[in-house]
Amino acid sequence: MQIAKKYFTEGLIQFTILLSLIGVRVDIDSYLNGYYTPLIEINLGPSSAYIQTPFHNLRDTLDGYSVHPKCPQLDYFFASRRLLDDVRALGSPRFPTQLNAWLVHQVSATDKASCGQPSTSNNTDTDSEVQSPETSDDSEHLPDRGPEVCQTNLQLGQGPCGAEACGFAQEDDDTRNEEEDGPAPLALAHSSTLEQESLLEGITTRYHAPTIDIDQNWSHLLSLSVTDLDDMDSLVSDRLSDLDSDITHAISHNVSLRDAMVTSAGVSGVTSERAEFRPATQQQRTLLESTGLSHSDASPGMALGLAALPFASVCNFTGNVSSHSALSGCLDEAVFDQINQLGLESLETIDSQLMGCLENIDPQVLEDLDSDSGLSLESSSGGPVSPGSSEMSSSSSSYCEDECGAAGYSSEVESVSSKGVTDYTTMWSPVDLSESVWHDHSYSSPVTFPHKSIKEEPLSDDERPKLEERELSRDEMRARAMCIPFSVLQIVNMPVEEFLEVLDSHGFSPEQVTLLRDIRRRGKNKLAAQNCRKRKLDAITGLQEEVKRLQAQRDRLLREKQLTAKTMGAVGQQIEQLTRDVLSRLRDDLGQPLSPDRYTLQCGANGRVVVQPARRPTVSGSSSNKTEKRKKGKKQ
DNA sequence: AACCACTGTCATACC
DNA sequence: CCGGTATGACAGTGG
Repeated sequence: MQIAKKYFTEGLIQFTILLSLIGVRVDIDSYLNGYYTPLIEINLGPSSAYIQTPFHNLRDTLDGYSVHPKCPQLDYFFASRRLLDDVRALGSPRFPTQLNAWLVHQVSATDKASCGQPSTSNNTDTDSEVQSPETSDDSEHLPDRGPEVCQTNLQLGQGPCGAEACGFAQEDDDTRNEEEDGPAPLALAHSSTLEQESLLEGITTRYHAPTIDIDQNWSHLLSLSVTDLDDMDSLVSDRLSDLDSDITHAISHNVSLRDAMVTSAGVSGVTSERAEFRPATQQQRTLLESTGLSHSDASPGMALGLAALPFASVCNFTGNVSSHSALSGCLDEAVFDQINQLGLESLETIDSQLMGCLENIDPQVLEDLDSDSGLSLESSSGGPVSPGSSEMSSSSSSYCEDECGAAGYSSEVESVSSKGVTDYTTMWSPVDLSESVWHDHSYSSPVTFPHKSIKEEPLSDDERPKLEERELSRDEMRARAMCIPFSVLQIVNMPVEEFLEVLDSHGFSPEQVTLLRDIRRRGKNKLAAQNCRKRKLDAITGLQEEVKRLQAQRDRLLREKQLTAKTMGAVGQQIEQLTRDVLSRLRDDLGQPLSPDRYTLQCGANGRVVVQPARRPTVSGSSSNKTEKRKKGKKQ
């Protein structure tokens, strides 16, 4: 996913360059800043080395600004800024890069033919993304999915998308309003020339009625782009002329920079990566061959590759589900959160056809979309704890423990424990466990029953318990095997009096009693260990902070010392100068000015200044006498 | 494969 | 003495 995002941004920049060719200035920087500035602020927090905020918790904050410092999007952000700087440093766009961006639209346009409804569908980006894997081999789903996808893409090209795409600075509220109001007039903030305006007018025109201006502008663009490519010009020109109508369609709805990014994602992903598994359409292959954009030749920034494919798919899905246009849903600030939510809430309402499309996507790819962490989707309620954050660490870990069955701190645990004896089946309901977060590595390992080692009996796939059962803790499985009608939670958290009463009243066998006591002891000790580690981390953190504080204090004191020494030196020189000035104005008995070498000024306690003979000549004289005496003594 | 972080568990000391 | 807590040490697991 990180790779997809990185390439996504690179594609964005490339398309910006492309737009710059035709005079359209796209302030991509503001877009990135608007999206990522909160990241910087968040990143000012504690050391990320100690942060492991559950990523899936943050995905629900669709405002898009709750991204953790450790989130890989930070790297993505810096990469974006780096690329932008590089682009700016270039001064003028590089044509190979522009060609890459152009090819994105070309391929997407060609896919429209495979959609089967050339007159009603304007964009086939999703087609290329979803269908191309099976366009040649699996034509069975194609008729079903094609119209649907095309309809989805129909939403892609309409008003809200374009409006939002052209006004990146607009806030989400504005975007929503536009979406509610339907297609809104485009307000391109950064266009300046008449050519741009005319072009944009053509862009805003629906795909049903592409204007000639668009063709002219794009032809101009093509002439600019292709002329500098000595080895591609003729081939590309031919292909582009053949696909002129498709290009027009692509232009009509791909004016949005965000849309273009999605388009590039899907298309390149299909053509460069998916082609390995499923033959691409003939048109795609032809285009790739003609432009030299083969899988091996594609630049990293262009070839979003396989990782980008599901991203675009997600965009299309979200766009189909919600009232939002797919395009705005793809590329506004919330899109990145939606990416992280692939397969979650929105997928529940996806129609069967799109679900079919989703199922045909490589599961591994979909897994990459889930999260950058290794946690499963169910782990959204909890995750790796943050040692630096005491509250989070305690809460998350305790929650895990609650669900894992060991023990917990929360009130929920207490309420459960207070229930006392409950129904056996309800206590061992796998539902609770399936919803839990499993960070217990040892518990998730193959179950060990009493007196049997884990490694002694490796379970085969058939013998392996169900997922829920397999995720039971070892103590839970032991208790289950011993037919103990209490959960580990209850055993650990019930008061000791109640625990003793249970031991007495239920007629447990000695083995059961031993197991109950062990479960209780282990559960208690597990909590104690967690607390201990938490305290240890807190202590370490506190000590580190104290070290920093003391270092800062030491530096401050050193600076003060240096400043004081400097001030003292200046004051001493000033006093010496004043003394010489005063002595020069005074006269001795002979009417001669007082020599600073023989006299000095002393300030008394009462504030009176008294002239005193300097000790220095005397001391120096005595010392010199002493040295002379020593010399004499040595000579003698 | 080595390393690291996290976690559960055990042993032990202490309250 | 018992139950619980605190903590070092060890091992397992996964990134």
